[in-house]
Amino acid sequence: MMASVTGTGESVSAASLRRLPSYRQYLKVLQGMGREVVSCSHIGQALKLNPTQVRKDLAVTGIVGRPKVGYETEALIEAIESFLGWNNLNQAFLVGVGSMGTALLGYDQFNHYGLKIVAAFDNNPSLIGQKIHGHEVLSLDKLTDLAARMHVLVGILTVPAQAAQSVANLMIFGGIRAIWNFAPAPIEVPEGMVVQTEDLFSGFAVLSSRLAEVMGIRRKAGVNADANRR
Amino acid sequence: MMASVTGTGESVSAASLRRLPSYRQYLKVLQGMGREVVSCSHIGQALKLNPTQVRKDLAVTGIVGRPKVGYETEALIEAIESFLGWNNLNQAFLVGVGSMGTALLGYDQFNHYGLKIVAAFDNNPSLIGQKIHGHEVLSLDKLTDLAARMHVLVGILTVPAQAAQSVANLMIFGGIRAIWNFAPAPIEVPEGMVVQTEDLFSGFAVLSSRLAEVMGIRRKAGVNADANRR
DNA sequence: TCTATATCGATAAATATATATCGATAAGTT
DNA sequence: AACTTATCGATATATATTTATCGATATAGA
Repeated sequence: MMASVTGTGESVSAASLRRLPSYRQYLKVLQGMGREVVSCSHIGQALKLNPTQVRKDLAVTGIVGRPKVGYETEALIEAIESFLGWNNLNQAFLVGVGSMGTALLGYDQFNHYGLKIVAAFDNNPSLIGQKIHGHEVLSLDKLTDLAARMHVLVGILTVPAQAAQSVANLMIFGGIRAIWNFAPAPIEVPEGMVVQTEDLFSGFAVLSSRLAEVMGIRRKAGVNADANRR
Repeated sequence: MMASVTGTGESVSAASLRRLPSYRQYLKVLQGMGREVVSCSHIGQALKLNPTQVRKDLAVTGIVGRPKVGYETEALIEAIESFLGWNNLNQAFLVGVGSMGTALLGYDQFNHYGLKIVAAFDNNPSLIGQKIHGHEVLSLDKLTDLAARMHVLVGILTVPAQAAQSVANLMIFGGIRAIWNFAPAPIEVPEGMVVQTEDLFSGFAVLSSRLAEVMGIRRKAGVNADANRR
């Protein structure tokens, strides 16, 4: 009786969605090794995840498995890619040709993820006109108009924090529907748009904290408690 | 009666840790605007988070606030940085000078995050000896020995998936205690070490899925149900 | 000085996520 | 052919995370 079936609401948890790419990645490895079928237990063992969790995650793609056997590797990859919409290419604009932007422009595997960066933009005159990893850098002025004319749906935002909202606005104006935001700033968008903000340092915070723990640098929370007294 | 206080176990959730950098980022902005105190309600509004959640997250740093007022901005920033260990610099090695590695080498703000990349490594002869963003690229052979001699604790892994484990092993041998892993592969490390694996595409999967939803491309789970019949 | 209010800190409730259990079933084994 | 086992799919339980509630308290205003 969960929202999954009760009608309007979408229900796949972000946690599940986030694991799908790692399944796909691993399945590709197995496929490369000629493996035709694979079970949740196997995947779980390789990826250190609970088999039940794997099964539940995969279920969202609509894949059906065979008891005692598992899933067909190829069908499973196909199901994941289809579910995520990675089997038809979306055009994307990238704005901000700094270090992160340049790295993404250099990534030649995006087509396997349903993404094709068709243009790069910046407002730095010394960058405009240059070719970065095969993508010509265009002036930011042209963004909105070009996005509208090309019906580009995805924008990749790799600008500094203070420019994030204004560039996002240009994207919104141009009819872009989903923004992959690498700027360390939250951005406001109208209802019905999709924003996925990536914070490089959120993962690093986890690492830092765990490192501080294992190195014994940080006192445990309980020990800190008397700081509450005044 | 949670693990937080009951003794040995550490308890700060990854979810909380992941939010700390965004608080810090926003607090820096406020500080730049001369704001001396800030409340959880204010932070929550800006970052679209529940105030209670913000309060709970901040509590892990040991900060103490004043009713009706909030927290001192500066003390709060300091508390977050101190909690994450970002106020004393860790030396780090980066391995794999591809697009991601190059981007990270070009990132000049790491010192604000307690990180100083002191050397870069690769096994590509055409890269070795070159300077990338001021960091000389060294041969991979030297990694283990140099890590041990310099007492480097943090390794940044920006190599292709198939090289990930072998390079991780070199790091482990060299005495590195924490690996920030950007390779799309899980890596095995001994007990007591820290691994933080970043998957660029896990976030993209969320974006793809949500985009497919709003564009009405994907049928809902319920509609899919009859695929179960055989 | 007294009252009203925003906020903290702690705790309780609600929600979401992860894990365990169980019947059903497909494939191999005796 | 019956038995055993691994696995699926569904459901139930357990755990984790988020959100709401409540008393205490510091500040502002009457």
